[in-house]
Amino acid sequence: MTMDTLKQTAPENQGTSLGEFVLERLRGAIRDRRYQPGQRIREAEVAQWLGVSRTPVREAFRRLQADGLLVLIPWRGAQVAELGRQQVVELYAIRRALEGTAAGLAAEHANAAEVDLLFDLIEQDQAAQGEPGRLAEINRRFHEAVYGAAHNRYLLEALNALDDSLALLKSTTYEVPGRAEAARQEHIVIAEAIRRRDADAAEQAARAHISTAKEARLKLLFGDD
Amino acid sequence: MTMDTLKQTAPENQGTSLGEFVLERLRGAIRDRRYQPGQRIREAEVAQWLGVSRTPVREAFRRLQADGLLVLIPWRGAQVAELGRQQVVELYAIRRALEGTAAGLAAEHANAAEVDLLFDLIEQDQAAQGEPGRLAEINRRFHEAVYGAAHNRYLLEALNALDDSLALLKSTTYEVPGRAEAARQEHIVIAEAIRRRDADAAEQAARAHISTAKEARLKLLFGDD
DNA sequence: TTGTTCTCTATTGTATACAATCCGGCCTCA
DNA sequence: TGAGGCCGGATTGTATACAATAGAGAACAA
Repeated sequence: MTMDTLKQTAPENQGTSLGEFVLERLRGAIRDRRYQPGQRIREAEVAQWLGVSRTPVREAFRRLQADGLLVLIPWRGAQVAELGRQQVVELYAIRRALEGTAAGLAAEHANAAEVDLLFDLIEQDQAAQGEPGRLAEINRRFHEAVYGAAHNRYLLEALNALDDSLALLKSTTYEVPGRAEAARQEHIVIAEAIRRRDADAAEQAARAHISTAKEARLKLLFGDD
Repeated sequence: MTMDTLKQTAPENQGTSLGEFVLERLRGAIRDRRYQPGQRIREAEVAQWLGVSRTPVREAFRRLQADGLLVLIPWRGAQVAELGRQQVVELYAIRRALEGTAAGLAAEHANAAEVDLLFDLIEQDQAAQGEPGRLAEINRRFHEAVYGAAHNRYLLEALNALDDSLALLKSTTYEVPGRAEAARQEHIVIAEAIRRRDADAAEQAARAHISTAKEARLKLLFGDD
């Protein structure tokens, strides 16, 4: 594929490179579990799938490695990262810290539209009762709304990368009975703290939310009690 | 350069690739300010300098971009990232969160040797009075000791990447009169909280330490009052 | 002069050829 | 039989040739 063909096929990719194109396709494939954790990915196979040469594929591999989604072993290639219990615990420790910081900064910096969006999403969440897929999607958007309201570019990137890593885990915690309702209540506490500009309360609420999410995840994945 | 020559020239690079080699050399060059923020870096120039082809250089560029040390613009190449006031503030917000978490985790997980190392470094620091270079080095090792004692691989990587980014900033805060003594006192508070396994106190102390370091930095760089 | 367009060169993006390495399977030999 | 060593194909690492682009400066018009 030449860059011309890329642009003809997907005009929205103007100004970008094949490397970026491959990166996004691979990220999506990993997120959708079309490539599963532990699975080996060969350069030539991806190159053929996307109709490009190995060069942009290798670029994408390096970026995915930096994000922690791929494990690259010299001369042995790439495989999708697998997360064991210890690694899940470690990732949640970081997420607790960053998500708390994001909520605290959002309380300081969010504008009116951003606060409104949070409450909109809580209402949408209430309307999506009993639809795990939609609930997970709305949940994701709620968290992204908090990240955005923090107005910290590096924090946004870090949290998005973390979410990608945690997407390696099978299933959503919304399959746990009662988790959806509990999560909604926790979201409300966070959003209200942000609305009244109480940074400490927002941080504490976000930390508590991540802690309960972590417990639900560990129970679901490893049967913790 | 072939891979054979790499290994003959630098046997310690056994089992690694030219890409890694280039990555480390470039990281060092940026850290030592041989490439300065804002400066453009051409692939061919680095390739010639290190005696390799452009391919491994491009790999290293992608990884450095992921770490935030390089800015890559399509068709225009790479330049060393520049940090403005806003970006310094944002980075310190993240560092406050992660460093606090690291100190808290260290209080929970540090073993005896790791605790001893912290106090060793505090003594070395005391002995290096008035030598800004040595003080900065010992300070770096103190913080790395805390990161290590947290026993969280992802957190360690994230904090190291953050430190690399902040190394883009000229000068150390130890040039500020009295900063060295204040920093040592703050280190002692952190280390003692870790020794007595008080996670909350350790987190608070680390956060406070980063906050004062941030103030010193902003004053030094931008003349904040 | 000043602003605009065009060309040309330097540089990056991509494809491909080749070198190095790993790994499975086969063979040998005790 | 099985432990160890040594091919050979599959795969990754590197170098290089070629395509695409941006940007500087020349040429030109007003």
